[in-house]
Amino acid sequence: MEQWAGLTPKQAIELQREAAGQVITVDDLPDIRLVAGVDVGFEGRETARAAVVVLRLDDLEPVDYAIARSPTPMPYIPGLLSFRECPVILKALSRLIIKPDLLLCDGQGIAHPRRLGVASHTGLLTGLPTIGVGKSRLIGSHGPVPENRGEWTPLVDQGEEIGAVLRTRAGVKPLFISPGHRISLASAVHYVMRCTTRYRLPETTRWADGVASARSHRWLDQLKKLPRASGPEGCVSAD
DNA sequence: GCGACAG
DNA sequence: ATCTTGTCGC
Repeated sequence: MEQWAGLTPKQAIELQREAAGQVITVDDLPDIRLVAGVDVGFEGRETARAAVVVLRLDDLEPVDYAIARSPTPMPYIPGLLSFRECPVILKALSRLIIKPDLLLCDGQGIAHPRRLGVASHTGLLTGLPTIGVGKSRLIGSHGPVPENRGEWTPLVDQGEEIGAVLRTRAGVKPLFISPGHRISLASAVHYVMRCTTRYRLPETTRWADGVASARSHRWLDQLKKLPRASGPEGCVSAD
């Protein structure tokens, strides 16, 4: 995977075509008790930073988190996002003391030109069930999105239902949900709704965002109480 | 050739 | 993604 550095777009696309065949889009889920959200940010264009937070599905309270940094593999190219973000995502996931049963990723799952968005790729690389939660569309077309929270309309590409345009909150832009790996579209929508409260984004990604940009305090104060050795910066071992 | 284009 | 203040609306 570190061999991804220096990969040409053409080679990356070929790898996607080969790997896409291994993605599972039917439910192959364990008993889901812990869900996690991951977010990737950049510090300049040199360094990529990933933050993962594990929440109890029960009450959506955090039980663990981790942060990791690593060199940015390649620039952002639509369709090749996973090659830029997966390395640092895997690094952060490996640092978790408590592993999640399901992972929600920013971006698309199979709602991708070659059916291998960052969520699907992360699922294949880790073996974890994953869901793609995109804030905007990459590909596919869809009709009007229902107004009520929890309602959705299918996202279609070449006659194939690749995702759902979901209204997680009335009056605001919908989310683009798609199976990442080891989960069906119906279940993906179900779990995204279970992780969503009063905001547009699910709590998993809201926590990951908050931890990634350690500006606010609500996030950090809660995290200090977790069974980690030290505070936010403390979970970042020698990078 | 002309747009579209996750984060 | 990132650069950034105030501001419109429920």
